[in-house]
Amino acid sequence: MIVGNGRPRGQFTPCEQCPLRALPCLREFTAEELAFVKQFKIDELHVDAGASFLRQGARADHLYTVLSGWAFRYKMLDDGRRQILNFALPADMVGLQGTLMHEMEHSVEALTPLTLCVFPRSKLYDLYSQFPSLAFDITWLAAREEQLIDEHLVSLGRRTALERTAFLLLHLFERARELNLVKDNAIQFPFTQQHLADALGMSLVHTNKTLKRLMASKAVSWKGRVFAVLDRHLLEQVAGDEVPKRRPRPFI
Amino acid sequence: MIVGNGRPRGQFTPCEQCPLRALPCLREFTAEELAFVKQFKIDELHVDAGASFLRQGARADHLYTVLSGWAFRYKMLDDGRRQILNFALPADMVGLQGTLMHEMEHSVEALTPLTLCVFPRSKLYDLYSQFPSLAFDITWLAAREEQLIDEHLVSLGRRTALERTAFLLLHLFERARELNLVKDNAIQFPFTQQHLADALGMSLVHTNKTLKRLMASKAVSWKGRVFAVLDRHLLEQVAGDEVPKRRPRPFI
DNA sequence: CGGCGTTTTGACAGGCTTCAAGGGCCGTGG
DNA sequence: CCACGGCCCTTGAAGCCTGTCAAAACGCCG
Repeated sequence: MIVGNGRPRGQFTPCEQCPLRALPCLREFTAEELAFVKQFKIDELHVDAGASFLRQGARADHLYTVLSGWAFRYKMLDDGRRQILNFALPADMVGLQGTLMHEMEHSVEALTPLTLCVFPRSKLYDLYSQFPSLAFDITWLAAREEQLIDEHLVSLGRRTALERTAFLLLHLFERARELNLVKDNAIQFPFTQQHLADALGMSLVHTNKTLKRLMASKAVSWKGRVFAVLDRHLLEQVAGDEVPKRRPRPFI
Repeated sequence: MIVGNGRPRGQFTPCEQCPLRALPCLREFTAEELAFVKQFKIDELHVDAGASFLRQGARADHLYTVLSGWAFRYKMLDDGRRQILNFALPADMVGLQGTLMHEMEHSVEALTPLTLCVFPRSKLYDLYSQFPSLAFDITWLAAREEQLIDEHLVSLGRRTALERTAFLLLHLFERARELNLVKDNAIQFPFTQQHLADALGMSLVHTNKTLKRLMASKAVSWKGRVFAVLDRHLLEQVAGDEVPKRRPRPFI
């Protein structure tokens, strides 16, 4: 399932040529920062779609950054109920909790073939010692992650099925747009309605009916994995809250 | 509503005498760390119960730590629906998001008279530069906060009313216990059923009925703000924390 | 063409919200 | 001392939203 172990060093994209760095939504690095991160990254990991590369209860020795592809963080209850906590897109950091705490309290699964930058837990403290600016960035990323979950929590707790569905779709659409994944207001969403249901805290059946309702209103369309926003204003209105604009953010 | 502004420096508890430092659940400081934090703390803030000292949409110039009392983080929707994100107890950090981002995306309200240590946003970078160990701590706190919200998210998304109520009560009880606030398996909870409902994402009426059900099972008691765990094992079982609940799932 | 995962649909039950009203406790003021 | 108002807790009834069950349609791929 998981490829990329045991490969000799240096076989992966060097950070200077990182395809993400050029994105306007990411802050720029100084030459020193770039040099440090380049040697901080020890490998690149390729994960197949559907594989979980971090598991609830396991200890994590590495910290990851998504280079390409989609993933999602989730927790399972003993009886099989699953809650998707949030989605990880390129430039997102994954596994920080597992690096800092003793063990992971959630799992992470790839939605598409996934490429990850791998950083060793053992050198994280070096980063904190030598590059406070990068340490600051990591904290910033953790705080942003928390913000996203906060918003999600409001959805599950206080928004109706229709509102929360519209909100999540809009939210994902926006995040994807920042990464240039959207073309003509359309995008290939790599997840199924079951994934959406598990993220929304709803049953599959009701998720389906809610989506139909949303599509009937001509706010969005979603056929064969291709999602499109047809009426942005209407969608925002249904979501009950415009998704806040985002500023340039750090990326390690 | 808010007292504590304009008071001359040095009128507050110095960090060497911090009543929290002795707690076994907190790590010890080196002399250097203690000295730094002592000068990092510029004031102490007293907030009345019921007052919000951080507000959604406002810019936060300070970072806080709870010295004594209870508070809660929450978000409001335009129509008045409120979702409590989590609770803050002594030794918890508050306002990090507001310090790092440009503005707060949630509010924080005191549940009891509250004492806060005040740290200036402007000197946070000094901390990162001079004390990587403390920077690491802050990141750790942010990651832990995220863990708590993750768990809460699972409750709202996938647990039944009874399960999530039991889970939250147990969770708060445990956090309070670490701080020595529990005596004889009982504690004074400073919130109303309305607060609980807003945290659980349920209506007040249903929260009340669920609590009654929990009390009828003799797992807990809660009269006049005094909460007690009567049957710890039963409570854990209802919360789904230990014993897996068997529900029918397809298996071929 | 057949098999499998995904999407759809309908029927039904029940969990949860809403509405409404009563009761208890406590501080204030007549 | 008692009446009153305010806040909180409690309870019952009605109905909608959402979950569960069941089955069929669809689309993709070997």
